[in-house]
Amino acid sequence: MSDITTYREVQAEIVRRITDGPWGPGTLLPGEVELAAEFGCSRTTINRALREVSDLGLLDRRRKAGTRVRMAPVRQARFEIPLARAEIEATGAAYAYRLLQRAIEQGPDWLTAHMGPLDRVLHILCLHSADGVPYQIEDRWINLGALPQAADQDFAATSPNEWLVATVPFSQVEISFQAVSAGPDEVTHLGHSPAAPVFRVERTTWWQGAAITHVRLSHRAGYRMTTRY
Amino acid sequence: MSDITTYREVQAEIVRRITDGPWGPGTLLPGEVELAAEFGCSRTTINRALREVSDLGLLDRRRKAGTRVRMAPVRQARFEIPLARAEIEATGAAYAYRLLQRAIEQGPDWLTAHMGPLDRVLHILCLHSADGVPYQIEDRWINLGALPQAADQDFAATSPNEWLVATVPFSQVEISFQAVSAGPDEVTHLGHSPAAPVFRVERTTWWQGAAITHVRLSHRAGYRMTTRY
DNA sequence: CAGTGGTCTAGACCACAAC
DNA sequence: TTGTGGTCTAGACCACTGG
Repeated sequence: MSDITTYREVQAEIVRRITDGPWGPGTLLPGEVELAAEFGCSRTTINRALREVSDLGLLDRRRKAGTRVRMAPVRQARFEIPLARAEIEATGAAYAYRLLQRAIEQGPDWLTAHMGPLDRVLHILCLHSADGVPYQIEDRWINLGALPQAADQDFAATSPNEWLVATVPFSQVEISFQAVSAGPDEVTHLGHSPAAPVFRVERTTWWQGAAITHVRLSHRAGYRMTTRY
Repeated sequence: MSDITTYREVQAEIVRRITDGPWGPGTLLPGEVELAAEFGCSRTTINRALREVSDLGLLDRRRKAGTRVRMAPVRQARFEIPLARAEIEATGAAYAYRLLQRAIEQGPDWLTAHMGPLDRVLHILCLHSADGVPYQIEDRWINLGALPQAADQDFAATSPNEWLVATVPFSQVEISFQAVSAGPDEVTHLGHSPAAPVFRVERTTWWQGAAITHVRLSHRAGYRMTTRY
């Protein structure tokens, strides 16, 4: 009974015991009731502390089996994916948007492979700039079967990214990052030299089982995506 | 009073009202007490539901000010950063590790700029392979001032990454992703052609205010880091 | 089948910040 | 100053799952 009563204090003590204390990898922790007695607080408090430490990736909790210290902690990082406008304006630079291309197409094969069967697709190519310097290319496909009202937007002044954020909810998202060589679009519009490394983010969004949109964001040279925690 | 009693049901209803219902961006939500009365559940349940929706990035909660729908939802993604071994073995391939270089050095300037003042630094270069094919280069610096016992490890059989995961806790981490051109190490050890795009992860770890280690992970060609949520 | 975590409740006090 | 979310409590029932 040590009168550690807030869930944050409990949390800190749990983490301490795991990281440099007696609870090495694989240890089975005492049950919640027992810990509540030890710390002199309610089971609810212990539960919240353990739940959050579990969310951090340090613990594995299962009914009946109990709470166990993970053999290898799951290392995870959380990134905020900002709108280009917000990212640019946050640096104090002037944001500009330009539509490069807009067409209604059949989805190419690689896209249907990714999004599922598609009929008509709105294909948009546009550019985000910071103080006049090209910053990011947005290459986007919108499934008109799932989102017909997109066809009425001309996207001359507003980027599809912003319009979609304001218009469409999302139930599932897949994001991937990779390094690729600059292609014709990056050379022409971002000013990359051919075959320069490009940081590319791809995101596909589903709503109620239907694929809504897929986007490729190609970043300016030297771009870094960073997070701390 | 609608007898939505579990926090998950409340959560789903809240999200529904935000995404395609009456609670557009900027809306001030009713207080927790009022919502509890409406849903016919306890305030605790409402609180948990709102807290989690807030963690999703859809709500902004402040004491006295109340709960408000964010104007632009914060889009965030969570990535698991796996050990190379786990990542490779998960594909069914045979994992192999090879130490390429091990030396005690003065920290280069860019490193001290990043980690703070350094005295002696253990510098390790090693390679992770899948079925004999180079998969990832680990280029690591360990601050011997903060972690002297690292000097006793030869890292001939175990990668510094795995040793550190098992040995060192961390209090703060910075991770960044970027695309770079292949350098001599990537050409020699990963088999990249010169100037090929390389996906690079950099991670710096602190413990109790002291920088412990910094690592650059360079991935094989075509590598993607993906997450769904 | 029994033990563990998962969750809900009703009530209470507190801390912060907007007014 | 005062309203709002933040948190704790004691107790209860439930759901999952390991033995």
